Amino acid sequence: MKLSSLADYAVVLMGAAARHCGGVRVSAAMLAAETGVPVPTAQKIVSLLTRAGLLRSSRGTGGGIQLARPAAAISLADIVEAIEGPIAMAACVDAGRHDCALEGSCKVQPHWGAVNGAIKSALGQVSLASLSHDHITTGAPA
Amino acid sequence: MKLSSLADYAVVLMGAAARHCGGVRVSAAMLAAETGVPVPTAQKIVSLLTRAGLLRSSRGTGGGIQLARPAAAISLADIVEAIEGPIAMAACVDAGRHDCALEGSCKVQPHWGAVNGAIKSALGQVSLASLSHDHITTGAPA
DNA sequence: GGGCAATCAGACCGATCTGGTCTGATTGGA
DNA sequence: TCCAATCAGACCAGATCGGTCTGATTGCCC
Ligand code: SF4
Ligand code: SF4
Repeated sequence: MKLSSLADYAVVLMGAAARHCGGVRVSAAMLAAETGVPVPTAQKIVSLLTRAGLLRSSRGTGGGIQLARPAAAISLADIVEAIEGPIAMAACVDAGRHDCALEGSCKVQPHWGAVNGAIKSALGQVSLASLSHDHITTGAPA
Repeated sequence: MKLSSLADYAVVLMGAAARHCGGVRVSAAMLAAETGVPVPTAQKIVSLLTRAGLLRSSRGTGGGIQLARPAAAISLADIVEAIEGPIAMAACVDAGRHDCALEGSCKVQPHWGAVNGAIKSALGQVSLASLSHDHITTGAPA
């Protein structure tokens, strides 16, 4: 029940990128130096984020990355899903996935849907824009 | 962003145990046979749950386990924390834990508290009693 | 009172995944 | 044309998880 370090760093990097949104493209190395994340790790995260469609990247000299969407349209859920894959607490919430041998006899299976939806919603209501504010915006339901 | 199989199985086992609440003590093997979880794994989970104080166990012939508290007083958060440790999305939400090198310069750190609380709350509002019902009770906020 | 069977409890090991580093492909500028 | 800068993907060590096994403890039965 904890998200991976990669995902955590991804949030930090995206937050830093959001502050440079109006400016020019920034390189992954710049973001790494700004946040303290190791440079190679930052490159890998940027790669994943770009592949997921959250960032727009340009290679070559003077290249860099920038947000593919406005900061207000990117949520924590998007970032987490980009790094860790779909948000699915149990193995049976994702339709089409049937990796659990207990399906059919499992009594709690139908309940996971609601719980999973609640968590996904909690993460979806926190946008990058709210992360840029210094004060705490209770973007998530209490 | 997914919980471990052990925690998932723990929820299933606790749900099965809750149905036997009014009866006699049940053995871990019985619950395993009833749910389909491998027997040794079920024993391990029962062990962890007992150590966490969610179950009351008795050794010896005729021994077994029973809920330490009413089913309505046990939530998903309790079970998950018993298996996976404290619910802390990032490394900096738990007061006293300072394992992250980015603390101090990290801009998103103060926001994790609200998110973490929201998720913990979502899991805390689902009780074992609601899991025993067949119909879906939206015990979690939409 | 002694032996036995049943049960929980903890230690051990293999497998999977994560986290991190490295090298290569690509692009723009000098 | 060459070079420097940057992203992109492959590679490997470490940690954690999942599962199995054996041992300690208790109550029952003889
Ligand atoms: S079927 Fe039951 S045990 Fe299997 S993943 Fe779903 S909730 Fe968990
Ligand atoms: S300080 Fe920042 S990077 Fe470190 S755990 Fe907290 S949120 Fe994540």
